Amino acid sequence: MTDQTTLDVVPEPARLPAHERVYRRLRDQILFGEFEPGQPVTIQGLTDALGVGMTPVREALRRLTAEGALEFLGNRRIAVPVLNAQAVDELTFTRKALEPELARRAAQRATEDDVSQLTEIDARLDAAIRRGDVKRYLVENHQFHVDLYSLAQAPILTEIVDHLWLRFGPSLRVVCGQFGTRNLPDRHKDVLTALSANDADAAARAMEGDVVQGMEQIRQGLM
Amino acid sequence: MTDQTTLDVVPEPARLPAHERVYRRLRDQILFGEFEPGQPVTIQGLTDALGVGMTPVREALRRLTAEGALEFLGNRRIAVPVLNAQAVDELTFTRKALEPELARRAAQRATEDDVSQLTEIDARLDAAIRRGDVKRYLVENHQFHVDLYSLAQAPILTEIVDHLWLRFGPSLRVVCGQFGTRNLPDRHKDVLTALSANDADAAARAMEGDVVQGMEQIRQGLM
DNA sequence: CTTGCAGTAATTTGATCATATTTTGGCCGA
DNA sequence: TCGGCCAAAATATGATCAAATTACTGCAAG
Repeated sequence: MTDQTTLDVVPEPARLPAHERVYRRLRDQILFGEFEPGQPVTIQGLTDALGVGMTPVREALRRLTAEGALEFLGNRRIAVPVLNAQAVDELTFTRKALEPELARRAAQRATEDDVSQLTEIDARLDAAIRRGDVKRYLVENHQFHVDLYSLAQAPILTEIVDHLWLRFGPSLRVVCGQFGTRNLPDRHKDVLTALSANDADAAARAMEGDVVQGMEQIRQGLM
Repeated sequence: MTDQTTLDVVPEPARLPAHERVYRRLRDQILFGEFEPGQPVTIQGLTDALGVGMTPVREALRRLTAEGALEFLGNRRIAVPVLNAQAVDELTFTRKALEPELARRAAQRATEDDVSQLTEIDARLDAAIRRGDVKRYLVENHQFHVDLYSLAQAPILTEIVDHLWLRFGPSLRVVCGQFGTRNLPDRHKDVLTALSANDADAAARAMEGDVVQGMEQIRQGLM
């Protein structure tokens, strides 16, 4: 009896390789703000903490640094990068350039089922905001975008955008820690409307709004 | 007395770690078409060929796959991805979205020295085209863009674009192998003119032209 | 007598490799 | 064609070496 807790669409190997497990674990921790930006991490510390050899840890770290989620600080320390104004500017530009396009392509393919699935996620997201549950908000928000972009069937664009999220994710958490979830406007409703109408241009516009609003939040948080 | 052959701004460790050496070597080989797209590579094959342990090789491969330069083929093989029309489309979109912006920012900062340096590279590039030296053409072409983008002082954008180059680099080689270097129009002159005039908009336009032309070449090559 | 500092020792961390273990693909015979 | 065996490759660990950071100790100066 394998531990089939969730219904895996892809018949994932029951036992993922250690480096993959380590990668996913660290990625989620970075993405949802369980690592403070700047807080140093050591390879050996992780091998101890995760109870796994150093080779898988090294592989996961090498991958995460390649994706921009971590950064070598020269002096033998690895950490989540601390964003400065310049970095936020670059990330804003790139997100504005790519994510609306993903929304556009998703809108052309979205079925009713897809939209209702996304609507459910968005409802959970709203609930998390009302509850003040930051972690849950971050998780659902991320899931919303990931699921939406998967509709676009654009693997390269999606991968690039995934990596962008790894760069600003930690800061999103910091911002929420400062300001709470109260005044987090939810711009997803416009996106959903555009999707169900298969209106690609409207979807792109709505997504740009969401991106701008999110990055503005981060920009304000870092001063 | 340290071996200060070149004036290293960054005091690079005289002896690079093996995983870094392996990474750079493989990256260059991928970038300049010494690996056929689709041709499988094994970890053990590389450890034998490069005379180095498997841990550094694994790290380099993990990094390269994260950057999109390599791809796991499921059945225990790693290879340079073969681009299909869809992939070329996505790469074209992303390059058009990002590289003109880098050219724009470079134009705002380019000094006369910078321009003359780039002009030299472009001259060598032209020479390589006339000589029919494909490898050298690819190297100089890449160097031209890398040096140009480094002027933009936009580390994140630059890194993302670097990774894009890893994705289409191998196909560029294939195209040149098919059509030779004869009819490779050089759109870099417009870029250089715009740079020396510090005309950001013109630089962006010229770069878009270069991108479109290059990707069009690739698109034609894959059918 | 206290305090700062330099030089050294000890511990920590990173890098690499050799080896053991597990998984997978291919091949052969029924 | 199918099932099982074999070989090769990938995975993972722990040991070893090197480098660097940290901690410590003793000396000298205020």
